[in-house]
Amino acid sequence: MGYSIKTIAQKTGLSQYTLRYYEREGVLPEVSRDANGNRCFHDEDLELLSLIRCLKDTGMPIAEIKQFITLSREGREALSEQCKLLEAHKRQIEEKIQFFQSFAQKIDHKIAYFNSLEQEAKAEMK
Amino acid sequence: MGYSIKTIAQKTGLSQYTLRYYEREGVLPEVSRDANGNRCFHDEDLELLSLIRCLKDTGMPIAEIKQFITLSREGREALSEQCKLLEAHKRQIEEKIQFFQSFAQKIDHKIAYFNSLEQEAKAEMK
DNA sequence: GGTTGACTTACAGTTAGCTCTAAGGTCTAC
DNA sequence: GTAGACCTTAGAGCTAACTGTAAGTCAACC
Repeated sequence: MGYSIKTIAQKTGLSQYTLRYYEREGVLPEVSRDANGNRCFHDEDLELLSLIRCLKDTGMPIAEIKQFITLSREGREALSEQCKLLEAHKRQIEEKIQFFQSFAQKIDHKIAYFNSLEQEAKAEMK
Repeated sequence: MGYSIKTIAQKTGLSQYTLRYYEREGVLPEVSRDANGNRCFHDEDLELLSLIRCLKDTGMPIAEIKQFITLSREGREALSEQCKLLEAHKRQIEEKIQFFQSFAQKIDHKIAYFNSLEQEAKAEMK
């Protein structure tokens, strides 16, 4: 009835340490427990974890994710604020994409330049 | 007659601390000094710093940048290895772009979902 | 000639985000 | 009934990448 921390670690790719840390820090809302006091994750937790990963891996700091999650507990009154947070983050992701694309180009030019130097060096060897 | 560390900090947006740290760590090759022992940056340093920033901001760890810079000092023999490093990194950037794009989409869906919840809530208010 | 300001070094401190250890509880299988 | 696998908490430790401090050098101005 529900997933153990081990299972969730496997399913999410996060370590058990990290999962406990997230709960401690309020990044993940309190996970329910079984009769022995062991964590008992549910599908909603999995879903939330997937969103958390998405936010984290796109560069949102833990503290901000926590803020977002805290808003979740406030129900419908907080929805518009949550939306604002997500929208602001999405703009940041888009900026990063632009940034990365221009950097990929720059690196491309560097590679081309290095290759030309290499050709030159080979020509001199003859 | 070369730029002071303060000027370079302004030009690059990196702090003086960071610039010294980079030199100490070998991320930036040794900077030449004036008669008083003060750092005296040149345009080549600026150019290299621009590449370093590009690598760092696209997620290359300091240690790897150092490796790349160390190769620079080995001259033409190291060119192909440098190219390999850059090409590998470029692939990583491209993966990240893909990843970010899919995450941006996911966040979009979430925003749409939240908006629909909000509309619902408003409808109930009437 | 004293103070101000920019620089130097060596090294200690900070932050985020984990990651690990120690000490212990509980269940299952032999 | 004990070994092993699983879990728990509290709290210490780690890594990367800075960031700050202390003590000192040097040149320029009043």
